[in-house]
Amino acid sequence: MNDVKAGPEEEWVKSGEVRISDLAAELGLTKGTVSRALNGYEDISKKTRKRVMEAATKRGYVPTTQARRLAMGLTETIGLVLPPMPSQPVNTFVSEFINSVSAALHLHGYDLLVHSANSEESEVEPYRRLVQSRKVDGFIIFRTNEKDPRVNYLLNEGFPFVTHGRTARMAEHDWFDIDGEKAFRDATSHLIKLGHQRIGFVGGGKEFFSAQLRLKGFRAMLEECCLEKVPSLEQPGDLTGQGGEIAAQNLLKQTRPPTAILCANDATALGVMKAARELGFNIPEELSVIGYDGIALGAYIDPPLTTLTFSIEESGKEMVNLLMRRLKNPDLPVISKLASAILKLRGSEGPPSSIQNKYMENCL
Amino acid sequence: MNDVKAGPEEEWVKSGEVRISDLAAELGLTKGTVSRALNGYEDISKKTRKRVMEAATKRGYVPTTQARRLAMGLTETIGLVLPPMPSQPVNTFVSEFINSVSAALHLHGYDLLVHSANSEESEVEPYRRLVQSRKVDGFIIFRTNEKDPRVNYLLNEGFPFVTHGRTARMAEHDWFDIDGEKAFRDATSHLIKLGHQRIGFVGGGKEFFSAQLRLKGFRAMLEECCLEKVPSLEQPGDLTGQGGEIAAQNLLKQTRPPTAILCANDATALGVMKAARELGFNIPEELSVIGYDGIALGAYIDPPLTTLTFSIEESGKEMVNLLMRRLKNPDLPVISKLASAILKLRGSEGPPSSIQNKYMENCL
DNA sequence: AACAATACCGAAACCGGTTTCGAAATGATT
DNA sequence: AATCATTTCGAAACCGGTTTCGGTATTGTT
Repeated sequence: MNDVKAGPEEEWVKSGEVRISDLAAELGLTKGTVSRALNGYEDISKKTRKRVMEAATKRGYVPTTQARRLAMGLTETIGLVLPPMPSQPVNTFVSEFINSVSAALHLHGYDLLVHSANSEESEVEPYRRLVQSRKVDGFIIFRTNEKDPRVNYLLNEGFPFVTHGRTARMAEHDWFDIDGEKAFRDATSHLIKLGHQRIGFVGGGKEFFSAQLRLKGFRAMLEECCLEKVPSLEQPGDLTGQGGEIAAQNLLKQTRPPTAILCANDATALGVMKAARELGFNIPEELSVIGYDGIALGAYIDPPLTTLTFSIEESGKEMVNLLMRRLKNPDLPVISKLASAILKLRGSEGPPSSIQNKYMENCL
Repeated sequence: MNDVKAGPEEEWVKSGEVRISDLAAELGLTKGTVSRALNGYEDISKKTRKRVMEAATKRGYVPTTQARRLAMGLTETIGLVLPPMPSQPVNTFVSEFINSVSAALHLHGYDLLVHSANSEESEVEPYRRLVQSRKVDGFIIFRTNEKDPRVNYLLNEGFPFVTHGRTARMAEHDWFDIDGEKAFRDATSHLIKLGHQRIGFVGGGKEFFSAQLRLKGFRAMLEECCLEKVPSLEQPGDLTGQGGEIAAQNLLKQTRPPTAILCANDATALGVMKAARELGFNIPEELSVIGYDGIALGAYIDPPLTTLTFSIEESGKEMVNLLMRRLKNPDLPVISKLASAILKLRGSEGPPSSIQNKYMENCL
C-alpha cells in the first residue's frame, strides 16, 4: 500500500522454490553449515543459527523431502495395501482405519502410502514391489489370514510390519488385535442370560484367523454354560451380507431354528436380518441378532443392530506405536497388544419368545 | 542340490540390496551406461543392453525410487487428503474411492499418499505442507465446497489438481462430477409419476456445491411439472444420519406432511427412515424415501433403500486421467467430465396412499 | 588408403539434501 | 607469549540414481 515503487523485488515467490544452496549463498555460508544449523547440531554458534533460522522462515525454505530421505537412507513412509474389495456392504472400517493410521503416522513424521491390490496377481506382489523399490520403511497389514503369505514374505525379508489381527506366526511379529474370543464369549453369555438355548453362529472364512477366534469364544461360552454344541447351528460365512443371507436361510429353515444368531461381523448380520425378514421372523421377538464391528450405520436400521464394537482410532494409534518402536530398533523382542470389544446393545436382541430355563438347573 | 561346494557365494541376497553401481562394477561398465541401457536409450548396443538386462534381472536389481525421483525432479506421487470425518453412518464411499484412485494411479506408475486432516488446523494446511515439502506432484480433491479454500490455494500456487465435484471456480480447474442436478430431476420425476404432489427435500450443507445442485434439480422438476414450490418442504441437512433425523421430524410433524422425501445422500436417507419409523410412518406405503450414493448396504435394510447410484470406480479412473493429462502438460486448457447417476429402485418408494392426480390436468 | 560419419560408451555434472573430517579462529591455561 | 583446548565453520564425500557431453572405435564412402 505505502510502497512507493512497486518494483519487481517484491516478486511473488511460489512455495518451495528456494533450495538450501540458495539460502547458503544468501548467507555467505556453505550448505553443510546451513543444514547443520537447521537440524540443531551443536557445532553451530547461536548467532549463526539464529541468522539461518530467520532467513529460512523469511524465505519460506522447506527442505525437499526426496533429497533429505535419500541422504538419510530412509523413506519415512509406511505402506498399506488394500485387500481386493469385493462389493461388501460395509467398508466403513477401512476408511476410518486409514484415517487413524495416517493421523498417527503424521505425528511421527511419517507418510502413508496406500496401494491397491490387483486381484489378478499374487497377494504378496504389491508388498514385494514396495519393498524392492524401497518406497516404504514398513507395513501396516490388516485382515490377516491364519497362514498369511504377506506375513511369510515380510518375515523372510526381515522387513518391519505390524498386523491388525493374529496369524499362525504371531510369535514372530508385532501385532495388534481385538480380543474377539472374549467378545464372543460376552455376546454369547448375554444371549444365554436372556434365555436363549439354541444359538446360531455365522462365521467368516476359515482363512480369517479372527473369525476363527470368534467362533472359539462362542463355543467356549456354550460349553461353560453346559449348552450342547450343535454342529448344524454353526454356519460358515464370508464376512459379506450375501454370505449372511445364505447362512441365515440354512439356519432358519431347520426344524428347530435357533432363537438367536451371532454373526462374525456386521455385514453378515445385515444379511442375516434380511433373510430373517424374508422368512417371516420378527427381530428381536422371534430372533435375536448380534453383529461385530460396531458400524455406525447399525444404529439407523430397524431394529438397530446390537453389535460388538471397538475403537478403530485406538487400533490405528496402537499399531503405529508398535511399528515406530520396531523401526527405531529392529532387534527388540516381539510385542503385541490385545484390545477388547464391548457389547453395544441397540435392540436387535432380546429374550426368546418361549423362555426355557432348563439349563439353569445345570449351570450357575 | 548338486552343488559340491556350498560356498558363501550362494549367499541369500535380500531384496533390493543391489545398487546400480554394483551392477556397473560387475559388468565393467559405468553406472551411466547401465542406467541408459536399462532405460532404453538408443546409444547402447543391443549386445550390451542384453548383458545389462540379464544381469539386472539375475541380481534382482530394482532402482531406488527416491534416488530416481530426486534425479528426475518429480515425485510420481499424488496426494489425497481425507476431510475430517465426523462419525458418519456411511463412509463406504471413501474407501472405495481411495481404492479406485490408487489402482488407476498405479497404471501410470504413480503412488497415492493419503493424508488425514487435523480438524484443529486450517483446511488448506495439509495441502500447503505437502506442496512445500514437495511430497506430491498433484492432488485429488473430493467433497468440494462452492467456495473451496483448497482450490483457491492450489490455483494460486499453480499446483495441479482435480476435484470430484464442482466449485465456484470450476472454469479454472479440471473437475469430475456426477450430474446431481439431472439425477434429482430424474428422481423427482419418478416420484411425481408415482402420484406424489407433496415432496420433501433434505439437503446437504450450503457449503457443498453438489448438494446445492441436487436441490436445483429437485426444484427444476417441480416447476416443470407445475407443482408449487413449498419452502417448508425444503429442509437443510448436513449429509449425516442425524441431520436426516432432524429434518425428517421437521417435515413429518407438519400439518400436511410430504408423501415422499428426497435426500441429498444415503446417510441422510437412513436418518429420515429412522425418524419416520419412530413417528409411525410406514415406508413406502405412507412415505417414500429416496437417497443418493448407492451404498451397497442400502440393499440390506428394510425396506431396501431406493437411491441414485454411480460408479465410484469410474470416478477414480476418470479423475486420474484428468490429472495425468494435466501433469504431462500443465498449459492445456481446463477440461471436465460429467458422469450421470442412475436411479436404482429398491423398494423404499411407491405411490402415495391417496393418489391425487390434479396436477395431471395442468401438466403433461 | 585416407577421411567422414556413425555407433557406442566413459567421464562428469547434477538432483538437494546430510554427515564426516579437518582446519581456522577463538578462548583458556600456564 | 607460547601452548593447548574449544568453538565454529568450510570442504568434500555421499545417498543412488539420470542425463549431457565428448572421445574412441568402428563402419561406410570415395
